[in-house]
Amino acid sequence: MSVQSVERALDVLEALADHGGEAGLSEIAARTGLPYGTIHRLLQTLLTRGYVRQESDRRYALGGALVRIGGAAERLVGAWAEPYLTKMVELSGETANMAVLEGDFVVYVAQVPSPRRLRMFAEVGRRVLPHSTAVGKVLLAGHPNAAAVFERTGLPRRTEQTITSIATMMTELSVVARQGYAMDLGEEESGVHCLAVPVADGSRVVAAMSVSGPVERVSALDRDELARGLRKIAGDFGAEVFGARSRPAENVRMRG
Amino acid sequence: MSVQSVERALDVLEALADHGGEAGLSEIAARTGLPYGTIHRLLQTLLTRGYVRQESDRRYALGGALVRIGGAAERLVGAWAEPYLTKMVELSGETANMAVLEGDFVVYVAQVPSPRRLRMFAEVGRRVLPHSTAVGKVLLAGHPNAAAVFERTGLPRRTEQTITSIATMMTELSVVARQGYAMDLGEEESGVHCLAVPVADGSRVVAAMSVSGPVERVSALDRDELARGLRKIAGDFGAEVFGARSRPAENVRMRG
DNA sequence: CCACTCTTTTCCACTCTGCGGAAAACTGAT
DNA sequence: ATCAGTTTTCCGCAGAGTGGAAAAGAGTGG
Repeated sequence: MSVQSVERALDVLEALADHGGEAGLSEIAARTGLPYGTIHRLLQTLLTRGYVRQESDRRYALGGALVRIGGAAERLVGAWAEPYLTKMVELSGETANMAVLEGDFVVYVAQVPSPRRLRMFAEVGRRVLPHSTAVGKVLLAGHPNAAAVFERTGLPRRTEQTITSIATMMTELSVVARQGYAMDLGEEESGVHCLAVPVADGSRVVAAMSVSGPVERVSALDRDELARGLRKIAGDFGAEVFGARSRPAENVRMRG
Repeated sequence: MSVQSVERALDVLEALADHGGEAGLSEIAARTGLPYGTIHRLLQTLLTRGYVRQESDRRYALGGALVRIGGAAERLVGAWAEPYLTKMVELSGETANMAVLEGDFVVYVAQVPSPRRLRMFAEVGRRVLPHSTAVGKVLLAGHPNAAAVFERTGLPRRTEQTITSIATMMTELSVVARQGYAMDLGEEESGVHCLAVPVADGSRVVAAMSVSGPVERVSALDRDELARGLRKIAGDFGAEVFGARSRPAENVRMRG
């Protein structure tokens, strides 16, 4: 049995979020179907706690307490990813990573290393330019400001394979957007191949997951089959973290 | 009259946030004083909506829905700052900006221009290196990884005044931390002075606010008095956005 | 300045939701 | 198997939360 008032308060917050972060009481009523008095009472409670603010025109907006508590939750995402990265290691035999965009850089936020003695390693916290990594290509494919990022950072050559032309890179990104995964064929590090897939919150790509290892081993894998498997795992992860949305859903209990 | 169940659900979320993002039910009980049954019922509601997750060891953690809704709130912070930046323009006569750290860069997220014909302008969205800006110094003063940032970015000379030595910069940052404001004395742009102060969420500096203008005008102002005034305004802003915390507080209604 | 319309806020009688203590179940250690 | 600590479930009850209606507020046009 759930707590109705809490469900309703979350409905109100999500109505605000869906309305660009700000709405009038009657707009919230339209989205939630709740009576004005009920909405008003819930909003007053959220107001006093800083989760909602009221503008000078009496409209309501999401509040600063959400920024703080959202930041606290964000710092946990890497830890949540580990069981899924473990599955990727099991599937491919290679080291699995998760990365996010931080400004113009790719930052590795989680990793599960391959059990093999010869393995790729990229320390968590490491930041690299996006152009020469598979995760970087995934994060920028479909990104409205991808060209601007490349204009700012340039595409410095890392290996003989590195793509150094913005035009070639934009073509590459449209391929990535179409096929749903990106490859790094020795572009960041000679002799290392990498395949990366998106982690999405709805239609927004919020992270990328990848597997990487020596070219001989990675190129021996069936690329499309590997991509399908990795996409499935990344999709499950995205659904677990972001999937619950205004409807009760069975939450997968993570097992150690 | 507030909604008790909603207050309690927020208490539970904040107890999790204060406990590193993750806690057992009895730890939440210790922090909130609520009965186990009550906490459990509230957690189940938050669980089904994705605002909380349960780990394999039955402990609870903040959930992905907070990441999403926190991000939605974060996109509004710049708009909230404008009335305070307006006050800073009124106080100083100069253009006022707010900036945040995004990776190794300073990004301007809000601005209110000076009414004068001769005025500073930095377009919202512009990203600059932190070493040669007052806001950058504020954001990195006291930051545990400040030296690492400078090692990555370097301190390229922008003007004759730019600080280009990491050692000198670290000394400068300790002065900034002590006096509570930073100056840019023509370091980013010749002939332009800038004074910046922190916006804090508790002890965390989350943004910086500044005023900047031609050296003749800015240096004619009483620096300490200006800093005091700007700190007061930035403090009010921080208190408004982040201040409400587990206790009902009068929320300042912003006026157009 | 007034009337109108739409929106937000307040009120209050009522009912059913949320409460919390106790019991049951679970988990890890011995 | 037992124990201790923790989490989950149950259920009678009372007061918290409800929602319709009225009051109040704000913006607009004449």
